[in-house]
Amino acid sequence: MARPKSSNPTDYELSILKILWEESPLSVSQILERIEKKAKPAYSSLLTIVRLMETKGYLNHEKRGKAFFYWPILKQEKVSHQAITKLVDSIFGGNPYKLAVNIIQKEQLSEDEVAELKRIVEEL
Amino acid sequence: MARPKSSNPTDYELSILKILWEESPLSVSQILERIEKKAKPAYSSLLTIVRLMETKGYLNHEKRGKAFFYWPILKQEKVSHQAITKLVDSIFGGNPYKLAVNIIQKEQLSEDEVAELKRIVEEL
DNA sequence: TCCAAACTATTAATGAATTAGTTGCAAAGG
DNA sequence: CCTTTGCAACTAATTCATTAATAGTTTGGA
Repeated sequence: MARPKSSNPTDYELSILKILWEESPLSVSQILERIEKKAKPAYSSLLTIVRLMETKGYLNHEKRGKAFFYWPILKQEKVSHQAITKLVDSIFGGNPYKLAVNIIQKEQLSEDEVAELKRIVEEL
Repeated sequence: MARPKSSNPTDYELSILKILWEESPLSVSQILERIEKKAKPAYSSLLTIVRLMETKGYLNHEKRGKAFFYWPILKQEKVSHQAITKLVDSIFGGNPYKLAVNIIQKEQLSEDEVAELKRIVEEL
């Protein structure tokens, strides 16, 4: 009767995962430091999110000194694959090829990138 | 103090847009007919969504006979570009090239698609 | 004209996501 | 010891997305 629980991390959760993929384990204070000034939430807000993420199985923690230190369980590769699948299913009729073509044709790629792409495609 | 309004269509809204991109204008009943049996909501639920989508500027309507007929204002190209940008920004460090490579390497593409891709890349 | 079918409008409820104030506890330092 | 301080836990409020029942209105046919 309400919005369904999303099986993937939300945008906010993703931004926190990104920080932890780069560097972990981190305490809540340390994560807060790494959030850009503009978007910095209250400490307690971040804590709520982080604890929720742990109940969802995205994170794990362990006590070090007086603080809890968190690290990601969810792998970046899995999240990116799911995100691509979702995008492809919802807009590109389930065909990843169409998305690839769209990016190559519509997004601005540098000459170096095009050259590299050429090499990668050749190897398939 | 709460979640920010999303500037893009939600998943549900996107599924309705997809139907209208294929064929429009359609009445609410007609949209309902085109939603797969499993996910079919109550008429009034769909109506609520559709009316909300109009207030968000995604749709427009006009009266024909006794029903309102809706069509999409939001273009598919715009939505797909925004979706790609969002995915790239959140996971691929803002670089579309990385997403393209990821798709080509990690998603299963057929031989025909690879051949076609080769041709497209050559032309850049 | 009047009725029934087909629609639209109104209203409400639920749960997820997000935000943050406040409280309580435990360790560190004097 | 006692106080300060840093952090976790608890609590609560707000907004969006989604769902749907019900009431009201329009239209087209008998």
